[in-house]
Amino acid sequence: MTRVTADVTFLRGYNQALVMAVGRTARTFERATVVEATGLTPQAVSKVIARLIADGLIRPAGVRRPGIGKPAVVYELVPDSRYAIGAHVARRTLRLVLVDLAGTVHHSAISPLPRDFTPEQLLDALSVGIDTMAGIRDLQSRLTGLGIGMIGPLDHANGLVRDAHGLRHWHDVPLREIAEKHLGLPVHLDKDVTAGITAEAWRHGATFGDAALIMVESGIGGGFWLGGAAHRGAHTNAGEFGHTVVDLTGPRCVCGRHGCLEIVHHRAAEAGDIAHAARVLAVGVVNLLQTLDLAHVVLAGADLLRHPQTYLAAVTEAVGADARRADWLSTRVALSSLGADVIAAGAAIQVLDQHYGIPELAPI
Amino acid sequence: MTRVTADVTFLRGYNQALVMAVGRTARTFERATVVEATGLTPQAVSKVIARLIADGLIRPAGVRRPGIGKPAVVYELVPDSRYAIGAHVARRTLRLVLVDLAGTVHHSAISPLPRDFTPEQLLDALSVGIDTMAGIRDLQSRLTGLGIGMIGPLDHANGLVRDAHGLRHWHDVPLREIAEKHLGLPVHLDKDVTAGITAEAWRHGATFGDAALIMVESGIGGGFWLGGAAHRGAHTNAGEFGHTVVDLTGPRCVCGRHGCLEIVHHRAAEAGDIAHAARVLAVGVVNLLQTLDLAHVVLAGADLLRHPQTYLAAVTEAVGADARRADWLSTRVALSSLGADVIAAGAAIQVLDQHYGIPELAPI
DNA sequence: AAAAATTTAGCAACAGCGTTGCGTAATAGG
DNA sequence: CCTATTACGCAACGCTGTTGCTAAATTTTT
Repeated sequence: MTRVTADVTFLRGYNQALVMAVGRTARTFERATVVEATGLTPQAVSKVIARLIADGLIRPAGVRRPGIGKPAVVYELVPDSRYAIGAHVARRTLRLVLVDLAGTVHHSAISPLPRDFTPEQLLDALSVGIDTMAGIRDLQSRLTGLGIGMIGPLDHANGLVRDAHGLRHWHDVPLREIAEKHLGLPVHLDKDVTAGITAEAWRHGATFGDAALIMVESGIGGGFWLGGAAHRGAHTNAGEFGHTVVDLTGPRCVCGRHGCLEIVHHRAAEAGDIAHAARVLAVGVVNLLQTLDLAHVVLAGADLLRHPQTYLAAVTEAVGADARRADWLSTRVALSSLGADVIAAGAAIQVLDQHYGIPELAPI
Repeated sequence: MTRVTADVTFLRGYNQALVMAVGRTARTFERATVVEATGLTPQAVSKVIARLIADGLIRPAGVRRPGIGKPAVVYELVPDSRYAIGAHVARRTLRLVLVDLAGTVHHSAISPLPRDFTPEQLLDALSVGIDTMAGIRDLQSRLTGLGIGMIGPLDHANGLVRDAHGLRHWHDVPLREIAEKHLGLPVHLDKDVTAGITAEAWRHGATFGDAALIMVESGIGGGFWLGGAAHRGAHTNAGEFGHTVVDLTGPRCVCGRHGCLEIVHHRAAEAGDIAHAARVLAVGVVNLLQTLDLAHVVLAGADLLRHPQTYLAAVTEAVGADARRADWLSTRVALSSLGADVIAAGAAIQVLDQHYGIPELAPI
C-alpha cells in the first residue's frame, strides 16, 4: 500500500515489515539478529516481535545458549499462517499456485483455456481452481487474496486489462473489480514479467539488487526490479524488451519496426539454430546491462526453458566477455529458481507483499 | 540521506520535505494547498510551516482573502536561504554553477581544463571557481555544499572515481574525500547524466514521472529517473546507453561490440547527415521507451544542442509514429530546459536534495 | 451599526511510535 | 553461594501527527 503522508502508523507497519523481511530471509532469528540488521533498539524489536506473535505471523522456536548468560529466544516465521493464490494467465493456459508466507510454492496446477477465451471463461476457470486449492487445506481465514499475472498492456493501478495481445475479448476489461466481485477475494493484477521478477526478489531477500527477469515465451519480455521495487513504468507498460531494435536492417516485426530483438530471435529459433537465437538474446541482455547496470539477470519462459543450458551459457558468456565490464561490474546470471511457476508464484507474492512487505511512500 | 529504520525523526524530515516540495513547485502556497496536496491535517501543516519558517526556508508573503472569512496566510519559498554549487567535469572543460533553493541557476561559468588533467589540477580549478562564486554574494553560511557531475565509471556511494573514460590520471581516485578536505565543503559525486536528470526532476516537481535524460556529447549517455528517484544501477554504472547494440551487422565500436548506438550515430554525424544521426538516436530512444515506459524524455548535450530542432523533431516523430503506442501511452519529449547548465545544475541540486528533498528509506 | 456566517489559525490534550534508564531473569563459572 | 554475563522488559519520556475546541479576522446580512 502506497501512501503520501507519513504518520506513526506508518512507522509501525514499516518496522514490522523489516522484521518480517528478516524472518523470511533467515530460517530462524533472534532479537539480536534483527537489532543488527535494522539498527532498531532491542526494546523496539521486542515490541514489534510481540505484535507479530500476537498476529500469528512468527513464533518462538527454542532458545540459543550463548555459553554464558540468559539464553536468547529464537524465533521463526510461521509459513502457513498466511497464503495467497497466484494465477498466470497465458494465451492458452491458466496456471494456479498456492504460495505461503515464506514464498514456498505448495501446489501448482495448469489447466487449458479455450482459444480466445472471454473474461467470463477466465473467471469460471479461476473459480474452479481456487475452490480446489482452498479446499485442500482449510485456508478460509488465512487466504490473503489472488494475484493475477498476465500479458499486457494493462493498467496495474486500476486493475484494468487494456488490450491483451492476441486476445479478442480483452479490451478495457476491469478485471480486478469483476474478479473481486466474482471470487470474493482481494485481487491484484500485474503484467506477467513484473510478477515474475517480484517472486525472485522476494525469495532472494533484501540483498537482492537491481535485477531483470528475461522471459522467452511466444514473445520476449522483461520484468524489472529497480531500487528495491518493481518497475512498471509510467503506464504499466515497461518490459516490452522484445520490441527493442537490435538490427536496423533486420526483418520487419509485427510491431512495425525493423530488426526487433523478438523477430531476430524468432527467425533464428525457427531455423532451428537455438545457439544463435540464444546469442541474439544475449546481445539484448547486455544492452540492458549497459543501460541499467543490473546485479542479477534471471532467465525464464517456456521457450527458453526448453533449452535452459544453451541460453544460460550464451548469456553468461556474453555478459562475461564484454570487454568494458571490469571486475567490479559483477552480474549474476541464473535460470529462474521457480521454473515454470515463477509468474504465478510472483503474482501470489505480490498479494502477500502488499500486506507484509515494506510499505512504500508515494510523495505527492 | 538514506536510512534503514524509521522513527519519529524520519516523520519530521519526510513531511517537512513534502511541504518544501509544494513550495518549490508552486510559486506561493497556503496552508490549505499543502493540506490538499499531502493529506496531512491542517494542524500538522501549521506545525511544519512553523518549523520551516524558523529555519528561514519559507516565509509569509501576504494574505489571500477568500471572499468571506479570515484571510489565509500565503507563504513562499525563500530561494536565497540556501545555495549549492554544481560542477560539470568534462574532458576539457569545467562548468560551475550557483543554484539556489528554488533550483534557479544564478551564475554559470565555464573554464578550460588542461589536457589529461590530474585530480590536483581539478581541485585547484574548483577551488578558484568556488571562491569566485562564493565571493559574489556572502554565501558562507548558506552554502550547503558542492555537487560534482562527471564521466564515469565511478562509485557514487563511496565518492570514488573508478576509471574516467579517456582521463589517464583518474583511476580509483577518492574524489569526494579529497575534495571535501581540500575545499572544506560537503561534496557529492555522481555521473553526469544522473545529475542531469535530477535537475529536470527537481524543477518539474512532484508530478514528474519516470524519465530519461539523453545526452549526446562526445559519447551518448542516459540518465534515468525511475520511481521517484535517480536510478544508478548496482554499481553506479547505469546509463551506458550509447553502448547498446542497434545494428548487429554494424561497425565495430570502441567498446568491442558491433553496431552500438554510439558508433552508428557517430558515423552518420561524421558524414554530415545530422538528420540521419538524429533518426538513429531516435531508434535508441524508442528502445528505451519500450523497455522502461517513460513519461518524459529530455534531450541534452553539447553535440545535440548544436542541432536542437533536428533532434527534437526526429525523436518526437519516432515516438509518435511507433504503431504500438496507443493514445494512453503518452510520452513528452523536450529539450533540456537548462541547456548546457543541466549537468552542473543537477549536481548542485543533488546537494540541496540531500538536505531538503524527500528522505529515502533503504530497507536493510 | 450590530449580528450572523464563514473561513482560517492555533492552543491543549491525546494516542502511538521508538528511545532511554534501569531493574529482573536466567545461565555458566569460580 | 556468589559473581559475571547475557537477554529481556517495565516504566517514563520525547517526539510525531491527530483530535477537539476556541479564538481571530473578515464579509454578508439584518
